[in-house]
Amino acid sequence: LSENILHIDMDAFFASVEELCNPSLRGRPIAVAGPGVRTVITTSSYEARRRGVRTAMTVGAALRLCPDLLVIRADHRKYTHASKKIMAVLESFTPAVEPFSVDEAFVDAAGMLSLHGSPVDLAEKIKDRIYKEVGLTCSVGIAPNRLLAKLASGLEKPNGLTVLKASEIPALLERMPVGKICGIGPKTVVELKSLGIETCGQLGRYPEHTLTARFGVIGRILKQMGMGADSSPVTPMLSGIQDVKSVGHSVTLGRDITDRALMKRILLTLSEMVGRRARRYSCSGHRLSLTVRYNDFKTFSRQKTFSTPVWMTGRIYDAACVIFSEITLDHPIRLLGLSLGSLDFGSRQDSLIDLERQRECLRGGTGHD
DNA sequence: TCTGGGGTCCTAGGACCC
DNA sequence: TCTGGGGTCCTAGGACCC
Repeated sequence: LSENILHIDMDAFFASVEELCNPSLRGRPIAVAGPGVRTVITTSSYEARRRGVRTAMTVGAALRLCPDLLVIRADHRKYTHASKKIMAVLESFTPAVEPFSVDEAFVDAAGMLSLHGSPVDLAEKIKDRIYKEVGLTCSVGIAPNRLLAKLASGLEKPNGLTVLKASEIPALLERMPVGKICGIGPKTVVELKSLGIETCGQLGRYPEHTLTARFGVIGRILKQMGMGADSSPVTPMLSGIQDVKSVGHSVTLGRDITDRALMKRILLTLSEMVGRRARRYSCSGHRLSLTVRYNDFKTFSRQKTFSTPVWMTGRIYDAACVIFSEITLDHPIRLLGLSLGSLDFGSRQDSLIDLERQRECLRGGTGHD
């Protein structure tokens, strides 16, 4: 049981990328937010965090707390670009890299210790290279497994390096609130509290049958989490995109709407965004689901499965309209979303996808952005 | 302070088939 | 009378992650 798993977590990623692109933002309270009027903070700089700005806060609320906050419109192309450079740095050390999100990855250091020294040496090299080559800082957690490595990377932020030695882990877990574990969210925290469980130590000692009676299959996993046990391997993704399970887009409207014709126009736009991405991935989908959020925040979805997969905007839109026609709305709505699932990759439809691309080019679209 | 948008995985009930 | 059992697909909803 050695401390060989690294979790790399970029510091205030979106905000840091923005500072990198525009150094005059450095040291100022900044936050990145989505487009539109009813939007929330996605990431804020540490300067803004000191002033109380938090992820998921409305822009209005953040500005009240921090009137000189600079709110920047998210530009995901920049973040994807930086992410690719970071992952490339990690992969230059070892193929045992598992990207976990746009700004996080696991690295298995076992088997490369002779090349790079101890896991701490490796972590320092990684931090150094990412800073030199990308210009960003990250926090690294080192532990015997992924669960604990992820916990560790969050303990000293920003620009941290935290090692959890096997011998120190029981004492750490004894006091650790269960909600700090990746996979235990707010609802589960409340449920666990009703059983008298607040720390990982308590969770790890709890009788398994009581947990499974309450949580089903998850109960067993919860106990494992409490004990800090995790045997899942670091699994490098061989070809990223093939792993995608669904492709979706949704919009929160600037105001609540009741006009069904307007909703259909929005569905057309969403169909185009979903279709464009499906074509870029060279995939088609057998299932389309339409999500509606009422102004009272009640949210529901309706889906349909097709024997013939769709990928062209027109077909996606047709399917969306069929689903939509079967929905009765009884409140104004604030959000519409479409998601294409049951994806097929590559496949015999390639020639048709190319045909669709050509049509898009003729219409003036790029067809491959 | 009225609450984003991209996803993944799990559950549970019903239809359908053998 | 009093009604199998297993497998798979589909749908809807919910918890969770960044």
